[in-house]
Amino acid sequence: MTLEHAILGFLYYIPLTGYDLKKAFDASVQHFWPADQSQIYRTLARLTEQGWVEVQVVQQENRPPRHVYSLTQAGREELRRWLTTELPPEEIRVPWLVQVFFSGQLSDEEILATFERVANQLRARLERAHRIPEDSTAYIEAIGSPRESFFWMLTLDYRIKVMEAELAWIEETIQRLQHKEQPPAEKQRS
Amino acid sequence: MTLEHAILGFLYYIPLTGYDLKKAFDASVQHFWPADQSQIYRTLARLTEQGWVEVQVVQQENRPPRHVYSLTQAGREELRRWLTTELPPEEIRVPWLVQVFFSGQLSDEEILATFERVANQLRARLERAHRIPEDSTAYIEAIGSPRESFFWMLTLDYRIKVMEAELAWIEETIQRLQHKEQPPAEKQRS
DNA sequence: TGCTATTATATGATTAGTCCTATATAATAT
DNA sequence: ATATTATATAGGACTAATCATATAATAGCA
Repeated sequence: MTLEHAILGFLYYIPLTGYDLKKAFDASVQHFWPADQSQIYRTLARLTEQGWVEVQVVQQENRPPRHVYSLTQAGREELRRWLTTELPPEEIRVPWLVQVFFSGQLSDEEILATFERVANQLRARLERAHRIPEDSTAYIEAIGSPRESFFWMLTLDYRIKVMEAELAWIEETIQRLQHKEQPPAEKQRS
Repeated sequence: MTLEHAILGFLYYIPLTGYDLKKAFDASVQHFWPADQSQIYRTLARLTEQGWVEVQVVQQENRPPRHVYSLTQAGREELRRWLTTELPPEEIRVPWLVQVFFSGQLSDEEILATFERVANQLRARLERAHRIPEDSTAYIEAIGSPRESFFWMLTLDYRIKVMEAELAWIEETIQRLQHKEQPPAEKQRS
């Protein structure tokens, strides 16, 4: 399970609470592995049962107590094992391609609108990706070494390059559709 | 829900059974929207309750009876509505990027092995994608018009182009790592 | 002769994840 | 003065999907 190991990954740097972990996810891996707050807490409970992490409860004045989780030796070994393991084939699910697949029954204008919507969503996502370094540089430097920062930045570079390729294809396809490369509808159903 | 609407999409062409639908999914949209057999049957039951499809049970000699589903008028309208609707932002989950993100603690050789594994999975997937047209041309032509085939082929073209971009980035990154662009590990933990 | 694949539908159990809500205090913003 | 945000944990309900299994006849293969 990826969330389990992502949590182990963060705890390898430094002990953290569920609350800290949620912020760490949002500031760094959210764009390719978002994590729900309640699921982080439930997963921490499971990791504790499994003996991969251990808790220390720290009381605070006028604040809820912090449950600080840290890696055990077994947790460090499990993390290492997972990091060097071949993962099951990636699951690809692209709902807008389902729209495209069945869009032959729509008018050319409606189909173009679909592609424009997808292009706009992608542009917004790309912009957000470009702003990630500014937003989390401090965070990254506080926790990671230069070597670790390098790989953090690699993941962002990958996502940006792939999204640029996606957007390029979509923009090219919009051109093709505007030049009416698609066969016309034959007869009306519905 | 995407599976619901993908089923409506197939039934728009022609009435089908759950068994037929499973084959249709596997031959066409599986590479961006795989569908589990049991989930198809459960979804058909739900679609019937909702009044978007209706069943006709056809008895056979020495075979289980076929439950043939066809679109109702409400189903046709729902499909059209969904095809022209903006979808919620796509969910991106890339487990191997989580490996890369936390791989600073591994040796350079181990990291290269990670990228090689991902590259090989992608190459296999690309090969399979290239074989899709041969495998399902007959299928596509039997059901769809030239206009519909055009959009079927568009979805495949998209996935191939994106996978090629992914593979290009990964191969480039392997080069960078072989030239030791990554900062070295500072001190050993664990 | 026995094994597997094909046709056809369906249920049970489980998993990974989302969304909503509860609780409680302090600080900040409008 | 009031509302929102930040800090901090956690449970309930639900959803989409997977995996395994059951049933039952026929056809093809080794």
